[in-house]
Amino acid sequence: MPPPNCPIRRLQGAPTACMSKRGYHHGNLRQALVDAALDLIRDKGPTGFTLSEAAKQAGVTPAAVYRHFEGREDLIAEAAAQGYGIFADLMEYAYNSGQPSALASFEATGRAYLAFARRYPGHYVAMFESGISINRTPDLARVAQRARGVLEKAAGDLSKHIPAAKRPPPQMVSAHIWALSHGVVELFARASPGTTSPFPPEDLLETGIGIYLRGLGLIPPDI
Amino acid sequence: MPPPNCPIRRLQGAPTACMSKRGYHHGNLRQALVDAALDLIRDKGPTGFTLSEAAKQAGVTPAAVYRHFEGREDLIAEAAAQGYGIFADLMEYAYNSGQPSALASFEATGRAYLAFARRYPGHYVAMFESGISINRTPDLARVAQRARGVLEKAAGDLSKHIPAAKRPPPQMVSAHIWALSHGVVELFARASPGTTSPFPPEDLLETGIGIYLRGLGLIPPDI
DNA sequence: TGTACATCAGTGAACGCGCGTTCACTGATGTAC
DNA sequence: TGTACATCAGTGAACGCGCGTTCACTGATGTAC
Repeated sequence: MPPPNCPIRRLQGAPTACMSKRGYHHGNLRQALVDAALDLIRDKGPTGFTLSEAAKQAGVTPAAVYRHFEGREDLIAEAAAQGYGIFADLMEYAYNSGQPSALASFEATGRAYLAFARRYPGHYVAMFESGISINRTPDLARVAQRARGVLEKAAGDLSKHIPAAKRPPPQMVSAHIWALSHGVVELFARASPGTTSPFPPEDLLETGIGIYLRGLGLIPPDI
Repeated sequence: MPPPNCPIRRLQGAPTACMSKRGYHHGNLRQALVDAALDLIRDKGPTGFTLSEAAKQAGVTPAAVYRHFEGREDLIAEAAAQGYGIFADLMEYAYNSGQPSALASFEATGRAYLAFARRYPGHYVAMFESGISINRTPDLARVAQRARGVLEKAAGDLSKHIPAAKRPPPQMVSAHIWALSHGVVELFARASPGTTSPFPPEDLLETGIGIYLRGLGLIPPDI
């Protein structure tokens, strides 16, 4: 493909027309590589993902990747970081949508967790199953902390409605919900184990959180 | 190493002295390979595991593996199957140790889940993170179903103590506990994410299940 | 407006590597006589 | 007890493959004049 390689690149996923972004040959190769990586991670798991294939999917030689990333790991880390960013935004939006009710905010963040896992499966896997350490870069640590912070804030608000004597630490409440949500996603929201889920994951999470909140005395026992 | 390769093998992990098991050159290569695979899966994750390295660790040529397994996947599947067997045994033992109290049995199975993940990390990863389908072989499906059955039985016993009107299906209760346990293991019982867990995983699971059971009305609200 | 130049994103060939798998073989084992 | 033989667990060499990474290069781009 010697002379006109531009149309080919456009076909293979460059988000805009050729040279739309000024100063770049490809358009925006950096983001195109992240997007390709996310698709591959979603489809083949973090271990099935290869730098070479991501480059190919972006219409580019593997060597070109090194103009934008230090290597394979660095590309995965960027995908995870973008995921944490979206995740934190989503959680924040859910939190705000439930205000001023602490209970509504908390339930909304729980639902947002599952919604994120569903809508951004590539990001989710890159974040939680790729083995990337959250402390890999300060940038990644910061954005991950922001996501965790939203859930902890929601749990903190909620705690104020519990008599101080029987109130668990807010961090513990958020850890419980995070664990329950993650478990539901891993075990029941993926088709991978080959088993069919006995219930829709959304229902499972909704009822699980409901029973848990009843246990905290935040929902009347007979509803 | 032409003439005496026997001592070498003993060093590299043959469980007993040379030729202790009659009829085998190695001793018991099949199990030695499974053990090596479990070690590697524990240390490097399911994707870092290679057939060649498992063979090497067992003191044997990669080609020898094919005398006992169909290939790499088959070896992982056997490791997972052995894990499900141990897991089911442990859960059953925990269930029985709590009898005749349905509540004690249920709580014991929850604790057994975490204990298994701690004591058999290689098996745990092979079972839940290797991507092996549970329906890969009838044998694997059966032993996995046995493990799931114990938890569902414990949940079923418990359900009988809840007024029928507000009683969730036992399968849902067991799914909640399975998800919570799995989430705690994945997020807080592994060092991998680089974060330090805010609470000991055992406490997290114990309190989480406690609050949940209170929500089901099975524990008085003020304890 | 047109020309000369510096930049640097992407090329393409090459590398060494370890992987999973195959194959004809070898030699220690247990068995039959 | 000793010898001849069949079995089959493990060998070692070879395969084709795709991987991540490197390197000198090229040629389209934006800029200075």
